[in-house]
Amino acid sequence: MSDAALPEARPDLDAAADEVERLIARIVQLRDEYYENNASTVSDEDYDAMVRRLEQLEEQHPELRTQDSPTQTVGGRAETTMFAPVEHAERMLSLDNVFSREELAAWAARVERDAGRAHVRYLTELKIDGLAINLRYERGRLITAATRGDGVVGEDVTQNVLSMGTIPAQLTGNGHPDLVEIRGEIFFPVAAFDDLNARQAAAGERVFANPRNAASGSLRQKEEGKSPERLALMQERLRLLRMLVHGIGAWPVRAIERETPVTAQSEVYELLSEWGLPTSSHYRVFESIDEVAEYIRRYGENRGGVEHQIDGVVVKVDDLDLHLELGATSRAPRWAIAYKYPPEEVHTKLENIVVSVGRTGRATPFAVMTPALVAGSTVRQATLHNQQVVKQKGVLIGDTVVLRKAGDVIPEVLGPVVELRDGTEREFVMPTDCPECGTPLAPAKEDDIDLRCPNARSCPAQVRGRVEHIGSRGALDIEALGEVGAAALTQPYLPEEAPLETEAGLFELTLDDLLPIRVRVHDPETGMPRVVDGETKLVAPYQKKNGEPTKGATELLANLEKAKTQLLWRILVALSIRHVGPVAARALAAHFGSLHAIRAAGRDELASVPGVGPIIADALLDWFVVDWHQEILDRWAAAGVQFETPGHPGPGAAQVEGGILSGITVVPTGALEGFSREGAVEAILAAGGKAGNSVSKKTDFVAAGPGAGSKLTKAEELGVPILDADGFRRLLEEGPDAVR
DNA sequence: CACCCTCGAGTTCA
DNA sequence: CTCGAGGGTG
Repeated sequence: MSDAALPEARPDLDAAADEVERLIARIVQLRDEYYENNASTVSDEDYDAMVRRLEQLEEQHPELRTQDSPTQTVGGRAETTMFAPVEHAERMLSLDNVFSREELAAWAARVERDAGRAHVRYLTELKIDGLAINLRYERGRLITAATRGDGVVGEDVTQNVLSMGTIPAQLTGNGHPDLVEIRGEIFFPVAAFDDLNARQAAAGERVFANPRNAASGSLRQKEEGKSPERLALMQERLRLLRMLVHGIGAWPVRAIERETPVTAQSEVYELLSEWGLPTSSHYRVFESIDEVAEYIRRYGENRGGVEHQIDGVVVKVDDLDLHLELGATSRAPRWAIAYKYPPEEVHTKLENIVVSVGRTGRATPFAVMTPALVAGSTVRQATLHNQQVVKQKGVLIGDTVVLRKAGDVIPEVLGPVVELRDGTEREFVMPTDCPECGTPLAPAKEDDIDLRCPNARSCPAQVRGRVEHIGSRGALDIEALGEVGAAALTQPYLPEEAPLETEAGLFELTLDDLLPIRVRVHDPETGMPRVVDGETKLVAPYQKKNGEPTKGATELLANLEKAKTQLLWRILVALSIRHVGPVAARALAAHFGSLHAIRAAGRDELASVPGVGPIIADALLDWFVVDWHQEILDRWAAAGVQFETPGHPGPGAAQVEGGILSGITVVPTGALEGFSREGAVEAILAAGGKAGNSVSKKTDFVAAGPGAGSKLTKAEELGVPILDADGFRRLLEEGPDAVR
């Protein structure tokens, strides 16, 4: 179970929330003072600085932005409103926010205490990321539609709201009260958003940053002075807007109870719906706050699928009697709360761009950022791929950048927030030398974008990377040989304690080599070596205090022993030959049956293997002639590593064709019950099929389990048949015709 | 030669 | 997931 959607403690956010609250209070106070006396106790500069600081905090923590923040209500002191002011009959309150399950529980505990009841029923609805609107109906007729403004006075947008075509000018049914205010949210449907921007750009109009801005911009348009074409565009945009209503303002609930049998918030929605107003179908009623929390958690794992952007879930006490009993503070009702999900896109500071060197020597720049919470986890790094991408994205060191998680997993820097630049930012310069060993970087081939460190044999980053790669699941799958183990073996604190100069000695390791190794202790927060009293902290990972070897040490040696008899293709992958990954390695192993045969083969024979072309053939030939590569083979062989597939008939032997899935490509995705990721691939190959990584029109089947993401979507788009775990099992046993 | 598809590599966090 | 680049096809 993942608690990703319900982070437990967020001290930085709490601090920011406090500051935001203080700033808003101060700014509102100064603004009111200014309006009333036309004079102020602070300079314009100080006032502007406060507003800017508030804007900055809201940029960094979009979840703290409220609609009545001074940054959202139109502007500074000298601004005039474009639209006529409308006073709301009843103040439009905002909602208090909670950010965790604990805070939600604390809110509910207070509600239940104040209500004097152990059992309170709650209603949840999706929190629409749009514009709060107040519809004033008198005897069933729409009088005004107004934005929230500062909560007391908003802007009159009645004409534009009527142009939307979905808000009734006259309520249906009868027996409408003399005055009623309906509260709701206007939003721009996400599905139409990209189209809108394309059309806006084509027409030379502004492009919107997000659907929320599009809604706001569309609603605040004025007809005057527009050419017929632009008028048509404006009308079109208004027609795309949608509204969902979620409550009643003026007209006390008691009155509703008197005139209609409405006693709960959920019944209010039925009533509003009967009146012809658009209500959301996404509300639910729960009997306890625990059920609510569980719903929020589950929904958070898979938001979307709704026509509007959501930034959280609103929880309301369902019983209207309790609304009156609980009342409201000056800002927000006590009977409702907004649970805010961590935003999927955040702004954070790009502190630096650092270059790392991988096992192949490729130098990859990556972004080091102020840690930021995005889509449920804290991110501090993201790859920038190469210098060209850095340039394309246009980010400078020191920029505030937009950060998201591609596919909700991989952090990605989208680009800079140019408006927040202050001139201190500097451009990233790709280093000319390897940051790990100082060797000048060079492209492997002319015109290659990627720069590489040519010092493959001794560059510490490359040796460490290769050793780690050998242990990885896709290669020899050696438990206890991961990132930390590889670093300990190749780069311990004292270089003379390093048992490995290159991977050649890996299978010769003994307990005596491991015991003396000591490594620096790294701080998990900063990633820097920990220093206590001026001394670098060290730890011996393979030796206990009493001198005995640790479990890690004995495990490592035992697993190395087992790895010697791994399948040939895995050994090939472990050698880190350029372009030879699991697929090419499998093809080579199946065709040749032994490393000896591969090495004896000429360029043409290598390139004749399906999936292997001239470039991979050359990479193989080039690899074998390097003397220290030869040393790896010799020493591994002497240590007992098996370089052949027992019983293989020899190079070029007719491949056993056939199998039930012969000629069929299957792409596994998500968690298939009864199969590991590897296991599913193996099963497909064993049945004679091809296991794909990406879905295309050449894919015959997608086997999808729970948690499947974009591949499933792609399969649906392309009309590729989708199988669940049972269907997949039948496919493996009975062949494609059984499931088609 | 242009295209589409696939593979390899690097990468993040819990 | 994304980018770059190899392999294969039309």
